[in-house]
Amino acid sequence: MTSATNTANLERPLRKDAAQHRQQLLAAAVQVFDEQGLDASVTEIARVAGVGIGTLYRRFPTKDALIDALVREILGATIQMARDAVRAPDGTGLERFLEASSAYQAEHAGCLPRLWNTDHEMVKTARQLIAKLLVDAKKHDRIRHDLTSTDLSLAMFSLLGVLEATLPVAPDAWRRHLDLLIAGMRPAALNLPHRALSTASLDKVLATHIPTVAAR
Amino acid sequence: MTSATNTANLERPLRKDAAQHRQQLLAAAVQVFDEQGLDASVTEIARVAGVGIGTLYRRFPTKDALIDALVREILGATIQMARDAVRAPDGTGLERFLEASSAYQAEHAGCLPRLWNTDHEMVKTARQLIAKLLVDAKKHDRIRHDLTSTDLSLAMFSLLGVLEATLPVAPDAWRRHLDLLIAGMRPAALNLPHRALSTASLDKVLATHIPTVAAR
DNA sequence: CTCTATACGGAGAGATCACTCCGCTTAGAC
DNA sequence: GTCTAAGCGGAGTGATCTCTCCGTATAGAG
Repeated sequence: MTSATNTANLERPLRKDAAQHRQQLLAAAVQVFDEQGLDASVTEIARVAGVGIGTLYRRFPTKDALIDALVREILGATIQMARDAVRAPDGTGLERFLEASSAYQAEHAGCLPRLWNTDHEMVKTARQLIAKLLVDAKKHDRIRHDLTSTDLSLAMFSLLGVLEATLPVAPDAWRRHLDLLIAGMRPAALNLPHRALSTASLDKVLATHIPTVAAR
Repeated sequence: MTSATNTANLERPLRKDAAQHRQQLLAAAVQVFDEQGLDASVTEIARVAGVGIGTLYRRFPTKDALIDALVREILGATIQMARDAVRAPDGTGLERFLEASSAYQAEHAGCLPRLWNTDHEMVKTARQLIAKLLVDAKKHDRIRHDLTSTDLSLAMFSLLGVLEATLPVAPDAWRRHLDLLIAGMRPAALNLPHRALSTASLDKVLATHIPTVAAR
């Protein structure tokens, strides 16, 4: 499964012009998906990038592959933010991470529906780091002890819902919603009434979530 | 704007067979949109309903009109649940409503992305009722006083995000997330750090939210 | 400068979709 | 039973999308 056409693989270095076109295409895709959603046509992306469709398809064998490359970029940045947050000494890492990653996602909203959808190793890595952040936050009593890491996954879907709805008009509205979520995560006398989602179920959720483009 | 082809208008009573086909089409649409999302083809809906495409298009002049009819059904039910909740005497109306309407939406998930998107009178009505529920809940000190009704709108987008992600695999996961949201809504010493969305902005959000199908 | 592997553009193939049109059928009033 | 307004089915239209193919252009090694 460690296939080709991924990120900056060292399979064979691209010719200089080709490498530049690749970057132009990625940038154009971010912009176009952001403005029009994942249903935007590849023709439009090529136009914005200033290259032909043929060029796009040599670089990314399929529209999905292009989206996938973008998703990898976002996941990579997210993982980096989680790593940084782990180093926070006072148990605030989780909160910092949620704020930072949401802010980043707000600026790369185009392909968010696909973010957690794929079976990348990266998703697992991200989830493990987030779980670590949660443990640490509990240790410092900043987060209620009956909160699970699956709850955090749900919280990210939740933020995604808010982002998708509000982003074009109120680009900061998600911050207020995150306030509310974190308020709910604080330690409290009463436990949350319902049982948390099992990690097995969550795995299935992530494997299923929104086919949108895939089914063509 | 009080146009034709709406719900059970009394413009001219439909012929008996036609009325029945209309119901079959609505039921089929619920099922198909639920399984395949709003991108499902109208041909498929007609097939499931057991009628021809022509029949579908005489009853609903456009795919959008069909979706709209479904949205009206959901909104109607939602408004009814809000009305019921207003009658709760102990300030628990808001919580009851959130639980009941989410449960209902979980069973009509197909066209949720369009739920709050349209400019119906019904949306305004629903929002007014929800605002009333909020006031009442604050009066009984069940909900923090710095929570606004726009926060509740964000919470509904949030639930929608969770529903869309989890529904097929974990049909009850939203309950746990609602627990978390409500925990955050409870009175607390500290105010939420960020300012709430203004109602004017929220209006724009609702007017913009996800074109998905409209733009064809 | 030469030469070739690599890259480029974009017309067009093939699918799929929403929607229309029209000849046939039928509910239901009389 | 008759008659007709209302309803029906589904082939066909035109738009749009992803992806392919191939003649042309060029980077860059020798």
